Amino acid sequence: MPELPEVESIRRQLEPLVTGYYVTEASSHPSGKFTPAREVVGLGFEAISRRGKYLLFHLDNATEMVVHLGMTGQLLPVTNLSDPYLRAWWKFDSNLILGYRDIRRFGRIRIYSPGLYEGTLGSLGPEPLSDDFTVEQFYASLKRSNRKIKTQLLSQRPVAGIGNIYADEACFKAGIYPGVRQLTKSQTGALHESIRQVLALAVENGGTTLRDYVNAEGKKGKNQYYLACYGRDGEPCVECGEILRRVIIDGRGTTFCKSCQQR
DNA sequence: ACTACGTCCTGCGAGC
DNA sequence: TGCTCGCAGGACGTAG
Repeated sequence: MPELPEVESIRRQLEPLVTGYYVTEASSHPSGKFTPAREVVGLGFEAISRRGKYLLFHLDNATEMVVHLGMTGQLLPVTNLSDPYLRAWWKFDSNLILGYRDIRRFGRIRIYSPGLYEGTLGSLGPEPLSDDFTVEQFYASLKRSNRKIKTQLLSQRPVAGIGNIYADEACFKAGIYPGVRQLTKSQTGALHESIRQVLALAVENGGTTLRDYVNAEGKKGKNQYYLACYGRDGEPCVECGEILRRVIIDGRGTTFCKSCQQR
């Protein structure tokens, strides 16, 4: 599932391929989730930025095409336009065809006017790897809610870009049980630090590939070899040797060490 | 306003 | 071997 490190890896590879070029032709799956992809024909791509798990393609008419990859979304150059999972594609004047593949169709493509980030993009928490993400505001944000800490992380409100993999990794590294509802200041500091470390490492490793994720070159990430917790249920904890357990927290699979992550 | 839960999707793996 | 069934989960809609 593409989270911040995966989306950032794609952004870095895609930017030199499409910036400075304009779209000569585009197509999409009939679902309203993807039809906005067709609206950018004739427009130039000026830059690609990222906000949380969203990719923002800056267009030369001052709007932005915002792409969320959902669970199984992929953005990469394609040649086979009859690929059954190709949900949208854009042909550029360079002749490159950028494809959006998405097996489960959980992703979305929208056109936004900058400054008018209605809804989700506007209420997104700070970027975890920027200076905007401070322990003080993180503590204040978490304190405002009584939901389980993992559920809060997945909500994108206290901080942006975290999904199921890195939520489990960060909680493990901070020694915090993901089902706890309130954190002390010291626990918040530890979680703040672990979020940054876990995400920075994953970006460095080009993202985590457990199933569908590939970067814009169609290649897998390497961070799956560095996961300490997620997907390791039944295996021994790297810290204490305890067998990691998997439970369901608010409907999401959650792996943790019952010895290192106290309630 | 907050919280909890159902929904969308489809490939895959477990179980019979 | 071949089938059915439930699981995986990000964001959003709805209900309480």
